Amino acid sequence: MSPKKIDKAARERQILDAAAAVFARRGFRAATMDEVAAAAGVAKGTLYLSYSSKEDLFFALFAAFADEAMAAPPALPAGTAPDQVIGLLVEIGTRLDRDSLLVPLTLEFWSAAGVEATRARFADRYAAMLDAFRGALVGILRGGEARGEVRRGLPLDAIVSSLLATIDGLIVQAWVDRDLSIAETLRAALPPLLDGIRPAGSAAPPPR
Amino acid sequence: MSPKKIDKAARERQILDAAAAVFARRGFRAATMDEVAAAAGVAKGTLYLSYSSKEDLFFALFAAFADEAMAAPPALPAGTAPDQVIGLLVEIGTRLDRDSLLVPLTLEFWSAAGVEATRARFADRYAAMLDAFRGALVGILRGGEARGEVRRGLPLDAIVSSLLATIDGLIVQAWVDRDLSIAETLRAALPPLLDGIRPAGSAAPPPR
Amino acid sequence: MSPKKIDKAARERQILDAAAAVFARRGFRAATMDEVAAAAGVAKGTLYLSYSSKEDLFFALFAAFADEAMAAPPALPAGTAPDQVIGLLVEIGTRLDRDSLLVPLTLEFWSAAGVEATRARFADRYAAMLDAFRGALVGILRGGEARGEVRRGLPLDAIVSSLLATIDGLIVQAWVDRDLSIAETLRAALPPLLDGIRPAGSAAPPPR
Amino acid sequence: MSPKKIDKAARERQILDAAAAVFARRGFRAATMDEVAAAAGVAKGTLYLSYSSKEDLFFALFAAFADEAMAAPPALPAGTAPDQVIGLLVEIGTRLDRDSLLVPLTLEFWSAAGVEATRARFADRYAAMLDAFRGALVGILRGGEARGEVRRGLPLDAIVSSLLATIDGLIVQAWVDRDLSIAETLRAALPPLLDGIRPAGSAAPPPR
DNA sequence: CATGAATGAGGTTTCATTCAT
DNA sequence: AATGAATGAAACCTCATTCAT
Repeated sequence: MSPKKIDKAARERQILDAAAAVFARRGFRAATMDEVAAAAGVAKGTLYLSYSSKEDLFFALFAAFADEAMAAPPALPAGTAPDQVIGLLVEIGTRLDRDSLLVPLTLEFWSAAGVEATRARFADRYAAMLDAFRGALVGILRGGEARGEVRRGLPLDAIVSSLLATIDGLIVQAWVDRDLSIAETLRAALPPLLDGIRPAGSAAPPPR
Repeated sequence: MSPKKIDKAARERQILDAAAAVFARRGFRAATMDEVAAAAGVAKGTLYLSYSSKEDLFFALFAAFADEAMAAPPALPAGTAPDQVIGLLVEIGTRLDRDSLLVPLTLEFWSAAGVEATRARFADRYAAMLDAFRGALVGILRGGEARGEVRRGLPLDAIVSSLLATIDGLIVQAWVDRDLSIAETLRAALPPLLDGIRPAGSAAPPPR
Repeated sequence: MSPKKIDKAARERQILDAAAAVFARRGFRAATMDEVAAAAGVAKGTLYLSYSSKEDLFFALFAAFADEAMAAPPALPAGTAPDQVIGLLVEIGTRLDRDSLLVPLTLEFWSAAGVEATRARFADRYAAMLDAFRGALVGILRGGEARGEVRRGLPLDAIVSSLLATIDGLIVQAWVDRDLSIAETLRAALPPLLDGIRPAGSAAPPPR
Repeated sequence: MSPKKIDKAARERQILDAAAAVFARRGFRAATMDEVAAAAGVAKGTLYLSYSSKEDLFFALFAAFADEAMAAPPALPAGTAPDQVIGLLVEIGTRLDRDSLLVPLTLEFWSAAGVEATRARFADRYAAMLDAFRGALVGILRGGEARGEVRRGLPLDAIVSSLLATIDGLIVQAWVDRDLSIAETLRAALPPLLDGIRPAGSAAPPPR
C-alpha cells in the first residue's frame, strides 16, 4: 500500500511479462537471465532482488498464470448443465487461441512438471489447479444430474477429467498445427459428444 | 547380414535406450551427454559416432518412438465404429500406463516442439504422427457412418481431434496425479461420450 | 574520463599483454584460454567480456600490433633518400631485435593469414599494413629521384617490396638462428645494395 | 628394392602428398588425421604405420620439402657472380610462384619453428637448409670477388642473408597479395640492387 | 535499491591415438 | 598390413549467481 509496495509490484509485473515472452520463445533452460533482464529493461542483478533464482522466477510465472486462471473464471453461461460445460470449455479455448504466449508456456510448464529437478513444485501446483477446475465442472454436472439434465449413474469424474484433458491435448495440437483453433474445434466436437450424457431424447439443438 | 550391420544397430538401440531413461528423468536440456554415455555403458565420444549432436540424439529417440507407435498399431477391435474407436484409444492408454518412460518423454518431446531452437523438426514430425492417427480414426468413423453406426452430418474431424487430444491431456494429468490411470479413465468416460455420436436409440450396452 | 572507460581499457591492455606472451610461446592453436586467463590474472569468463572468441582475441592482438607499428613510425632520419630508407629499415630491425615477443608472434600472425579458417581477416589487415609501409618508402625514394639522389627509371615498387620482404625474411632467420641480429645484418647489407640505386659516382660513404 | 619396399615408398608418397594439401589449406593444428587419411585414400590407422604421430607426419613433410629443395638445386646460370645470384634467386621464385602449396606450407613450417612444442626439430632443420643455401651463394660471390666481378671488402654474409630473406619475405607478401609474383618482383628489383656490389663502372646491362 | 563486471563450474564437441579384427 | 570403431582427455564457450560500487 506504501508507494514502495506499488513500485515493487509494478517491477515484478514488468519482469514477469518479460519472462513470459522469453521463456515462451526459448524454453526455460535455453532462456538466459540476460535475455529476461534485457526484455524487462532492468539489469540482471535486479532480477535477483525479487526472485532468488531462475527457477524461482519461472515458478512465479507459472503461479501467476495459475492464479489468474483460477481467479478470473469465465462467467457461467446460461442453459442446461452440459451447455454450461460446453460454454466454459469453449471460453477457455478462446482465451488460449487469443494469447499466443499461453500455449508454448504451457508446454514449458508441463516439461518442468515432468523433470526431476523441478517436478515437485510444478506438479503439485498444476494438480491443485486441475482439481479446482475438475471440482467446478463436476459440481455443474452434478447439479444438472439433480435437475434431470444429465443422465444418472455416469462416471462424472472420469468424464470431466477427459474433457479437461481434451483442452490440454488441443494445446499441443494447436502448437504443431498453427491453423487449428482450439475454440472452433471444441465448439464443433463437444455438442455431439455431450449429447451422450444427456437423457435420451434431449439432444441439444444444433449450435446457433 | 554383415556383422557390422548388426553391431551398428545394436549399438544404436543400446544408446537410444539409455537416452530414453536419462532424458525422461532429467529432461532434454538438463541431461548431459556424460550421463547418457554412462547409462549406455560407452564412452562419450562413441555417442557422436552415431549421432552428430545431443539434439540429433534426442530427435532420433523421438523418431524411434513415433515410428514404433505408427508401425505397431493396435489390432482393430470388433464391434461398431464407435466401439472400435473406444477400443483403440483404451489400448493406447494401456500402453501409456504400462511404459513409465513414455509419459515424461512425451512432455519433453512437446517442449522440444514448442521451443524455438528445436521447433521445426519436432513439430513437423509430431504433426505427421497426429495426422496418421487422425486419418485412421476418421476412416473408421466414416465407415461407421456409411453403415448407420454413426449419426450423419457430424464434424468427424473435430471429434477425432478432440478424442486424440483427450489422450494427450490425460498424459499430463497422469503425470501430475500418479494414481490416475489413463486407460481406466478412458474406459469409463468414452462410452457415454461416444453415445452422443450414435444414432438415437442405439446407445452402447453398459461396458463389460 | 569516466572511471569505467579507464578500467575497460586497462583491462583490455592487461589481457592483450597476457595473450601476447601466451600466443608467442605456444602458438595460436595450442594456446588455451585457460592459459591466457591465468597469465592475465582474470577468470576465463572475463576474457569473453571483451573478446567474443579466442580468434577474436588473437585478431585484436594482431590489430593492436599493426596499429602500434603504423601509429608510431620511426622519425625520418636525415640524409639522402637511400640513406633515409636504410635508417628506417634499420630502426625497424632494432625494434624487432629488442622485443622478443614480436618475432614469434609475427610467425603466428602469418600462419593465421595463411590458414583457411582465419585467412580473410588477417591477410587483409596485413596487406593494409604492408601497403602503408610500401607507400611511405616509395614516397621517400620518389622524392630522392626528383632530387637526383636516386637513379631515374628504376622499378621502385619492386625494390621497396623487396626491401620490406628482407625484413620479414630476417625475422624468420633471426628466429631459427638466435645469434643473428636483424638490425646488424641490415646495417651491413643495405648500404652496398642501395648503392645500386644511386646515380653513378655517388656511392655512400662507408657507414659510420 | 623388394616389392614391399616399393609399395611402402609409394604409400608414403601418397600420404605425404595428401598431407601437403591438407596442412596447406587448414594449417597443422586445424588439420585432422581424418582429413589426411581421406585425402590419401587410406584408413586413419594406416597413417600410424608410417608415422608415429601427427607431428611426425608434419615433420616428415617438412623434411621432404627441405630435401627436395636441397637435392635439386637449380642449374647455375652463366654470367658474372651477381648475375648468377640473380638467376638462382629468380629461379627459386619461379618455383614458389608455380607450386601453390609451397607458400602456405612454408608459413606453417615457420609457425611450427616458432612454437614451443615443435620448435627444436623444425628450427634446426630449417637452419640447416638456410646454411646450405647461404654457403652456396656466399661461395659464388666469393668466386666473383676473386675474379673482380664483385667489389672487395663487402659483408658478403650479411648480403646473402638479406637476399635469402628477401625471398622468404616475398612469400608472405605473395600470400596476402595474390597478384604479386615473386619471380617478377625479384627480376625487377635484384639487378639494380646488385649493381651496388659490382665494381664501379660495371653495372649490368638492362635485363633482356 | 539498482547495477553489471566478474566469476568459474559445467557442458558439448572434437580428435589424436589405440587395438581387436 | 590395413582397418575404423572406440576412447576420453582437452578445450572452447556459456551463463547463473554474486557483490562492490
